[in-house]
Amino acid sequence: MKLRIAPSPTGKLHIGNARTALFNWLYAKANNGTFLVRIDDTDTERSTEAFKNDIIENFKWLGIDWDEGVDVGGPHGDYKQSQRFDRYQEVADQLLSEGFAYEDKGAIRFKVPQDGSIDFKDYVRGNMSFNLSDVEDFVILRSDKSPTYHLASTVDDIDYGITLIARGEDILSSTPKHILIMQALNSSLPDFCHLPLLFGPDGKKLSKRHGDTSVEAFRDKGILQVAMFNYLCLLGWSPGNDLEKFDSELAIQKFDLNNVLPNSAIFDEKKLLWLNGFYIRTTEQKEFEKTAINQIEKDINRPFFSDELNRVSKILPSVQERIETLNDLTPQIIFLLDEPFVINSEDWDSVNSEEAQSYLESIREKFKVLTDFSIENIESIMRETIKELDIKTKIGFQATRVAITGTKISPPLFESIYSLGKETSIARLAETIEKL
RNA sequence: GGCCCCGUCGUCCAGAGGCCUAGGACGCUGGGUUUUCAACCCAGAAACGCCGGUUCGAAUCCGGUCGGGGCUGCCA
Repeated sequence: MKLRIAPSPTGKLHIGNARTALFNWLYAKANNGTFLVRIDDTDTERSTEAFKNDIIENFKWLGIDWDEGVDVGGPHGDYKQSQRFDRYQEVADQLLSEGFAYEDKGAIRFKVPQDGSIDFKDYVRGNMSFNLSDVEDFVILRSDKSPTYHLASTVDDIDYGITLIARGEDILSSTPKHILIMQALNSSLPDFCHLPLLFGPDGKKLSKRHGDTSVEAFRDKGILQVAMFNYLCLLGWSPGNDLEKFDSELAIQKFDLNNVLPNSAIFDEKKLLWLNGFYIRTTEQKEFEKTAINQIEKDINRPFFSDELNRVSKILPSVQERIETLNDLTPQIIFLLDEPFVINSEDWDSVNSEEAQSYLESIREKFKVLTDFSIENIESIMRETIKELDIKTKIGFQATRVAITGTKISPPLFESIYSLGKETSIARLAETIEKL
């Protein structure tokens, strides 16, 4: 069994193409088949090397690898259609001389017989039948001698020995044309599978108007590879038993193209985000620390100072539990960095009061003489002081939170103070006390 | 317009004639926990598009209808 994905490098890797690639890959893996990646760059105007690289890079990021094709090589050259125009020309000439095609204003058109039908079995749609009278003669070679998609794609699928073509449903109605070419070339027919399209929240085909739908855009949003992989699998397929959190190993074990749903799915970012949060939370702590540090350094555009690394490492485990994407990271720990400390004035106004002020002053004095600045000691001091002053916990704690972290939303309070350290904590309390 | 595909909670998925007074998940609502935000726990609202037919029995089969989508290029 041999499958392929053949992206056109006319844009970054689109989430829909990523899923089509993923399903092909899964099915190949599930059946010990061969997976091939070729580049359909017959549209030389819009195709670029940069897009090609983006697509390859993001396939790899998703965990998709291939046995043959662009970037890894194989017995058929470099797997780019732009390098095979001679071959397409040759086939077009052959079809012409054998009477399957004719010239039309400098182009070559395939002559579609008007009788009979093209029948094939589709893995997800069952028996398909198209009347040939509904299929028009179509161009296979343009007047500039470049091949059309129908010709190039079909010739490649034959030459590369593809046995199962699984592609988007948008090409379903072109499949009779491809079968016609294969028959004219006396080639055996591969199996076909037309996967449903992905829609945006408005029920229309997923495209730019739904925002940036490239895989890269989601990476930039702080989406994890495992989350994206898992979520994409869920669109149109499930491993059964209401199981929905799984890795590639399980997916490979259970995947079957025949079980893919025929109806199109709407891409719902909310569920992706939920899965992403789940995978962040379940990441092994050490690994998360590595990822997190990378991400933060990228966000602040400089490496950590060692003191900062120290402080951030302390708070990371509790930050890990409360973020949804990697991009939520830096805002949560920014107060620990050697960056200008800014207090959200709106937040401060909402927690500021005389009671709060005396509370801040009181704990500051106690912090000053505290020798073991541990989480436990910080907590007991803060709770004692609440009782001493007889104020509501929330009043004292929230004021402290804003004073220490700059906002009303932060990691757990005692850990934040502990991570920040004695000196800086005392300084920040002083700073806010003066703001009365 | 023509050809084709599709149609279960808002969304994703389970369901392949009786196990369905339709199940799980996200989201949503209410509650619990709580120093914030999350996480976590509990509860709840929420769907077989419609009409016929087949059958003792239909979400599941058939027909129609309505709705959505794709293709209809010398784009892919």
